[in-house]
Amino acid sequence: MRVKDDTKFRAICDATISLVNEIGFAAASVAKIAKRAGVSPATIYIYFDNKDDLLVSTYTTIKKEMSEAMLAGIDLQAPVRDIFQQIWRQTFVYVTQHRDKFQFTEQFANSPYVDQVDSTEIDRYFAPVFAVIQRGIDQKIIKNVNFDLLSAFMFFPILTLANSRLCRSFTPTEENIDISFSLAWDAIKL
Amino acid sequence: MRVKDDTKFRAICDATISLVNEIGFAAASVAKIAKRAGVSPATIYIYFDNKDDLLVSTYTTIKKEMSEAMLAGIDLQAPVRDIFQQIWRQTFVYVTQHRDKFQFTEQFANSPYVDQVDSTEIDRYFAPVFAVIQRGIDQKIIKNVNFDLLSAFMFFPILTLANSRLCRSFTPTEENIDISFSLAWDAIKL
Amino acid sequence: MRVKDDTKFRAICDATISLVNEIGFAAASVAKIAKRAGVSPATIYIYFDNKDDLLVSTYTTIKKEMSEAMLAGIDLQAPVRDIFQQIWRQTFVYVTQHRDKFQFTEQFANSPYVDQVDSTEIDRYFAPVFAVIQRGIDQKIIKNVNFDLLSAFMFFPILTLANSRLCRSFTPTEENIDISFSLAWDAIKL
Amino acid sequence: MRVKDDTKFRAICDATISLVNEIGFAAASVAKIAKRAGVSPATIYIYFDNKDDLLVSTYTTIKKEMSEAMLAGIDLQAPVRDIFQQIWRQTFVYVTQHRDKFQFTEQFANSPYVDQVDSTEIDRYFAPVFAVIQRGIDQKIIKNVNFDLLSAFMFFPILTLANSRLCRSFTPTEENIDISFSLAWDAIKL
DNA sequence: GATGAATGAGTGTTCATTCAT
DNA sequence: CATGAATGAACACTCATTCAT
Repeated sequence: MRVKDDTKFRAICDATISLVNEIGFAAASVAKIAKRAGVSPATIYIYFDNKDDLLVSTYTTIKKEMSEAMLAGIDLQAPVRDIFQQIWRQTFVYVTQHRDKFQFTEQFANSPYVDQVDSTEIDRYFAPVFAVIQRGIDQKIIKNVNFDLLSAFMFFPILTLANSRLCRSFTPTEENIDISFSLAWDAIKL
Repeated sequence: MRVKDDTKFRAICDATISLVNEIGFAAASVAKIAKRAGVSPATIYIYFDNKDDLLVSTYTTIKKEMSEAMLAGIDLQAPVRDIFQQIWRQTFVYVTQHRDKFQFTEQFANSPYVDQVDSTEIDRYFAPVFAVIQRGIDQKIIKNVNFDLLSAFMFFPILTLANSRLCRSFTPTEENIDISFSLAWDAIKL
Repeated sequence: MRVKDDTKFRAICDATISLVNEIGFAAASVAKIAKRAGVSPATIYIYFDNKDDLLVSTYTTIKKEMSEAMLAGIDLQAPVRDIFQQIWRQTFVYVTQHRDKFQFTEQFANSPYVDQVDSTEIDRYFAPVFAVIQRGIDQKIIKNVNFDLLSAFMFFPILTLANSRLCRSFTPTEENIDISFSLAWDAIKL
Repeated sequence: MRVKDDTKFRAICDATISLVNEIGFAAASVAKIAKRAGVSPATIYIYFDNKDDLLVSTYTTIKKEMSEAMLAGIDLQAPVRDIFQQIWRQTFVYVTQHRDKFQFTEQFANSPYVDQVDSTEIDRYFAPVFAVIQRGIDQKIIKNVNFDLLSAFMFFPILTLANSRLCRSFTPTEENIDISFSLAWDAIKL
């Protein structure tokens, strides 16, 4: 299938995101998504192979947009700490401004659907970050431990803090963002 | 007349957990759960009001068991750091030994179903932990910041690291667990 | 099956009547009837063979009670017109005082369940009335036409008038009952 | 795209009518109706909101057709008695030629489903008849009594006589129809 | 390209009935 | 006698998907 009308494509994705957030994968039927997007159920099958493809495509589309927002304007030559702080801030901004998309990815990533995603593609989006981590380790600025372990303190706390389902008392003000970054940095720095 | 059977209750919960992990909430139908549990679909409705109740009850049952395992044998008079280290270890042990139950809670917590949970009940299970955090802050051992922020570094990294969907290269050996705890402690300690 | 506890038998019948009137045959399940009667579903099967038997027995029980009320204290030697007037009045009184039972029979008589009723037994209850009609014909007081035709004017209008679903503006006062009887009599008298 | 098919609508209604007559509302499931109509169960939900809507729509459709047949070609300027006699005859003809539809309405009218019908719409169909009754009263041809009371003798006996469940010995020949009308007229005339 | 009608398979749930106690 | 647990079959209804237009 090839995209003909980008407006319709977005409308369908947006309808998917909001509906899945509201009622979950189970109840978000193609018919309901079509109705919310203002198209016929049959039209969805012009843009997507099937329901799974619709969900997976929506997820990867968001992930790509998300990675671009996180890494926008990053100067990879800057000091490691500055790079992370900028990523940290930009991630918070993106997540805050696109709560619905973010919430969708969280639900998706914890469901069996995620197994259908081509993880190498997602990894490619975030490759520059991995390079910076490696530089930090080489320069003995960051602890020399497993990558997953560093990510668990460097990035996942953002997802936790931004997840309104999990954290109800934390508000992402400028100040709170910087405080939370300092905790992350304390965790991983040597 | 026959008597309600606790082994049947467990069989239904266990079937729910494994099936939801394999195919997700959407595809885990009552009929399939019943078949796996070795009972009639109608029997499920003797033990639970409806499908939602089945899922929510399964979740809260696990959460209770989980909190008991985390806090088992904790000496609340011990130094704050020791308490956290013990909780950290016990959580890892529980999560590692009950991957399926843990995975279920992760998927559940990121779905709209979680809104149906009585969160005050869950909070009660974990109340002792909150008390220890407060003591740490009062004794100027732990940073005086928002509770959600501390949790995001103190506990959620465990969930991330133990989540095989997210972290494929991290293995929870004795050593790795202690290393990861040291990152967490660096993050929150003053 | 044999009746052991008449109180329970009545309770089940009464529950059946009220529930069927409220929600119809389709929705009136054995479980709901049992709950309303304050017994276990299994108990119903001690008093009745199955659901159909429950409904049919309830119907014939009412019909018998109804015929007794209609014909109570009738002097079969009295003039034909007087007999009919008394029957007419007594029928109205019964129907008015037992609206629920009456409504049940109306719904039942218009459903396929009625085919399961032994109609000769019902006819036997009303045999004395048929004898009076015959006497009226022989005495050239009543028109010599088909029995069903006479019944259609002599008795069914009562059912119609007493049926609150059909007649909303007619109220069965003493006066209205006598007026309506005069119409019936005008219809059938020679 | 395909277009909604009126023959399908009729096929579903007809299947509903015959099946409900045979086995009642309770047993006439959507699946059975669909099978008899030669469509998929899902198709029924394209033409009707739900099962209740299917039954109610079928009822009102019949009632409309019935009222049109009863009042066809009536000269409202003719003498009151002639008008009623023509209505009486036409009703008998309709009921005799559409026993199944008629039987359905009788069962329906005595069930709780009837409460879902918009009775004002039904009344509108029969409004001309009410006007004639009023004229008869004003001209002192018909007894000045409650409308429901007149109907109970003027129209309901037809339903009774035509109801094969109730009247097994009455056959609606030309002669019998006129005889029965004379009884009705005797009942209501001044 | 886009649609709504159409569908067989499936959904969550309740059914009438039986069984062990 | 009386019960509530237990069940396979059926319920009303919705699903993802296809098809004719």
